[in-house]
Amino acid sequence: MNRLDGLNIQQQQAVRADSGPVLVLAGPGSGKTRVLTQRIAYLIGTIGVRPYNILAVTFTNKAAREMAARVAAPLGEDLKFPYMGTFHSICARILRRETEHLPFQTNFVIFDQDDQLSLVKQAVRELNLDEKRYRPNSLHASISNAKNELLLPDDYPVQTYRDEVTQRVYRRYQEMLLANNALDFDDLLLYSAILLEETPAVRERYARRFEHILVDEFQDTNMAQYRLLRSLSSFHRNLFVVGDADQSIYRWRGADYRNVLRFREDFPDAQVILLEQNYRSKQSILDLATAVINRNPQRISKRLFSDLGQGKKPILYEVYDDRLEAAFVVDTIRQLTRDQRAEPGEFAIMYRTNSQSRLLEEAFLQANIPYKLVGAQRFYGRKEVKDVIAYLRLVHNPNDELSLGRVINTPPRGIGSKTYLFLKTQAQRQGISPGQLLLQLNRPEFSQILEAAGSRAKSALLHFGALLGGWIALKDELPPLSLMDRILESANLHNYIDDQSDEGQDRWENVMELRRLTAEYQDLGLEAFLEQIALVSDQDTLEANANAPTLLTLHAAKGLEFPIVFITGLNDGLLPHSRSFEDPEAMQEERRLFYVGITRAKDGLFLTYSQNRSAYGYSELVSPSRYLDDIPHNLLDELQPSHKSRSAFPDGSRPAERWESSRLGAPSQERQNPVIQPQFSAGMRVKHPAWGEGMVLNSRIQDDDEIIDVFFAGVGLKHLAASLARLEIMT
DNA sequence: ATGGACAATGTTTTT
DNA sequence: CATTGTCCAT
Repeated sequence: MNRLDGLNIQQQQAVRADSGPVLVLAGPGSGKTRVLTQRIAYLIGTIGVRPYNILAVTFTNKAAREMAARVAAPLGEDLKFPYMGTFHSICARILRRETEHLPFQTNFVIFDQDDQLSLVKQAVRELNLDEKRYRPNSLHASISNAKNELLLPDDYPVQTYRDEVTQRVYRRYQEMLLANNALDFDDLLLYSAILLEETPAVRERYARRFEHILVDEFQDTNMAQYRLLRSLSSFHRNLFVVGDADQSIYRWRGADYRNVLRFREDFPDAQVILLEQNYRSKQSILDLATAVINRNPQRISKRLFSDLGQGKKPILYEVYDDRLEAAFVVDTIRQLTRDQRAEPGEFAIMYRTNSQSRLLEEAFLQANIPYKLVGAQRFYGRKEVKDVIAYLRLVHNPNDELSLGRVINTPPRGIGSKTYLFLKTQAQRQGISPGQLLLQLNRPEFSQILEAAGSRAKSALLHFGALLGGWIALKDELPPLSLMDRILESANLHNYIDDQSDEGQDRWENVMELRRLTAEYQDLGLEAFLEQIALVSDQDTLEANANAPTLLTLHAAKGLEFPIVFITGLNDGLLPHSRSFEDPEAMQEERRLFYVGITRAKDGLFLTYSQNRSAYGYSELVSPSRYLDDIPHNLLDELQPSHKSRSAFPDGSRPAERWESSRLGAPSQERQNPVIQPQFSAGMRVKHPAWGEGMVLNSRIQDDDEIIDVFFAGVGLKHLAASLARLEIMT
């Protein structure tokens, strides 16, 4: 069977493009993931490129895993793509191998947002600056922007006094990171880009290796990422990028859709391929999307068309306040699912800010409907989870002062701030990190130091040092899971975290969830495990198999699709967000964000806004989003209950009933995208031509294909695409 | 050293 | 309101 079946002319052109630079401009729903996957399969299967020589940058790590699985399955081999992943994880990999050229060691840790902020705070304090005047948050943003522009502290442009202060903080911040043997997110890109630009031998090694480079979501690359790509592709020049300027939503973290223009300048011979046909949404949804995005100036107007049928008009609904908004969402979902017109998992609810999820969650909880919340931060940001991770991080890299500070007295073991300060001061005097000193305290040369501490402090420090030393001795022998268990046990964390209160039990549940996640990465080793945790994206946490509505921000929705989408909080100040009001560029991005949200919907779209909205606990009158004024009336079905009512449906107008009796989303003609029925289910025994017999553990439908997890004896767990893997069901 | 009480202060979006 | 920081009594 020809693998190019089912692709349109432009898609095929992209998949089989000759070597050289290629720019694919892909509108929403135009099948770009498929193109990328098929392109890689084509390079390997037809051109004979080895996976080793391919670099593929995806938007999430999960996307990378799935892409690899799909490419590997039809070839029936166990293909490994060492360089497939997000920019950040690819950079981390490069940096760990090249530390001989770099100012840190190979076991560096990656500092998360909180760590970064507390480091900036520390720097601000050390420099005796006024925290009110120089907010750590804003300084960190400036530093981050500089890094994304590849500006080191010495290059930081100083025009005002504030710039000068920022430069000083930046310099100190960098020193502190290195002292901790730690990098922040931006450093991963920064050091990689600079290393490649300034070390020709290294650049050449990678540039020669990567015969083909493929990049997804190219419109969201920043300068560091762009320059990195330029270096990496400098030998073979086979740079295949896919993007859509209308979906650029990360300007605030340095992304610049003008990289698309830059690309055409730097690679004038680039082939440009346009993917316009939409295979996702009903025309009525695309019409709305077009009406919204066309108001942005200076853009190349693309036409969005689909032959999935006209579909029903998106519904616009006004509510009295945000509580009723949540009630409306939950109620509508309940009705549509009860009438069997949709499955719970077919719904997504999107919003501009994370805080908006709360009322929605409460409404779902109250209605007893399970839901999924997208957001890695929500889980990994919890104190108890961070604490346990900090222990692991410290064991992996004892120089990590922040982790040490976090765990040294958690649970309380008699090392309060005074004693910890003492340890830090002494360490500084010795020119070593506090962690190193702690580990060596029992050596004779440090006996005076020990005596200088009080006797209680002395024994507490010695005890914890011994504990830490014990774990470190085990770290290479035990898998991360066993190490974690050991730590939980010997640090007595169970009793500390679960104090028998309800919250305590919740907290321990979270730790057990972390433990479960650790089990999944059992064979990775501690370093890789910690790296994965540090670089998980929000979308990575999305469980594909739970059949429940998904709650997520508009940003997190990028690249996803759902049969029925709610976009809530369509109020001025929220979407567009008030923080963007004064900046025209930012305002255009707000509009693109709305556009991204709309184009996630396949069959149904609900837009909601409220007359009042609560912030800080107070409710205030708000206006509908200005974007609603731009939409011609005939594109929306407007429903408005009478004002000030206390029920979401006072007049008995139940919006769900507008959807008539036919099953939602069952189109009259299903030609392009037949809905796939799962053929496999957990527990089934199957046979693979290369790997033999296996057991199906899980099955889910994604992007018109069934993805199944199969365990093969002797081979291990495999993720396979049902349409591609030649599996035989055994009876 | 520890824990509790109170104030202050802050909300965009994320790797 | 909800988290975080600071001060004070034990």
